[in-house]
Amino acid sequence: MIRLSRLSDYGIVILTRLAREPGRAMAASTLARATAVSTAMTGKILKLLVRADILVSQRGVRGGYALARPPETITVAQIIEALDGPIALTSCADPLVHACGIESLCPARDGWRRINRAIREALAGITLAEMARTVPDVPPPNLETRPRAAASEPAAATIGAR
Amino acid sequence: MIRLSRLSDYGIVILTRLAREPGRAMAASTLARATAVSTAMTGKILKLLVRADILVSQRGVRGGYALARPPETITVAQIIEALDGPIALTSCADPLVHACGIESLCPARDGWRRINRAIREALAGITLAEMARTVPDVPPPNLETRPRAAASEPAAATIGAR
DNA sequence: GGGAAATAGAACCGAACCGGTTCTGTTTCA
DNA sequence: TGAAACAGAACCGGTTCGGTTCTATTTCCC
Ligand code: FES
Ligand code: FES
Repeated sequence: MIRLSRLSDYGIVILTRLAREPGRAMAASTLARATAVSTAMTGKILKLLVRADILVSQRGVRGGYALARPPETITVAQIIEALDGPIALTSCADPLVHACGIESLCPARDGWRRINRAIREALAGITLAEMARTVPDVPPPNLETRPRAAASEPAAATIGAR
Repeated sequence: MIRLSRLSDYGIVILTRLAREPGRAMAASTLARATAVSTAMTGKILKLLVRADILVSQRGVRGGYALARPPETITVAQIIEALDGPIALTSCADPLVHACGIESLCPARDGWRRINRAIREALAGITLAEMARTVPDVPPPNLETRPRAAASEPAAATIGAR
């Protein structure tokens, strides 16, 4: 299973929340509460996103984070790159830092480039704005119809906490 | 960095080698030598690919592995799924096995689907045949031009071995 | 018929990576 | 001046995964 790191996972969730009200700035603690990601993780992620110029921060009391640019111009590829480094499926991706050592006889060599480009383009084709616009047609499902009752799951679960 | 597991990495290399001569069957040891992947790893991978009906095997002396179908009908998505399980970037991918627990308030929810579909389609759009056809225009680069001399790297490196 | 050569399958191990926390420092505002 | 918020780094334990090894089974050839 190709897995996206939790960092990017949570990061996208958080950013999507921010993209709902593009102008508005929110404190890390507020965002943590809004997304149910642990406050520590939230802080870590937000700091990384500021470094990548995806967010801008205001320090001090009444501080907070806001999108640095309109959500239409932020792609998930950029987000993932900010949090997890360059998007490359295999070590053979970047011809510069090529570490596989068998390139001379490797039969797949330039096939890798195809794959990596495909993924990168797919990820670059989705903007934060698209992520944020939820399908409003589908109303929240009637609680009656939900399979297992809420009794079994802890109320107000917080993810990103042991 | 979104990383592809080594299993899939090597698997694609090995399959690409097989796709060069679609009809021909090769022994695991032969393939290992041809791809510079350790024999143990090669065996493990080949067995998994047989289970997924991507390869067919012939046991006993003079045994070996061959593609189960023409390489044009094998996609990298299928290969990765065979070796690493279902392709899903995040835990929120499959609506059935959804484990995140905050779906009710998660702002990104249906954005995930978009992302997962995008990469799945990208991966399903590349066939093994395409991977195998190398670009014959570019001749092997002149050794003179290579930056670091081969002295520093062990000759005939075998990957997948400590 | 027996043995060598090959695949089938499972169990096992160590180590790198990663998710998550914590602590200290700095900025801002009331 | 102190509380509230961000900045940045260090740290730590656990899971996962790459890789190996061992045993069983099948097949061919002598
Ligand atoms: S695996 Fe590195 S060039 Fe093919
Ligand atoms: S993170 Fe699970 S639904 Fe959004």
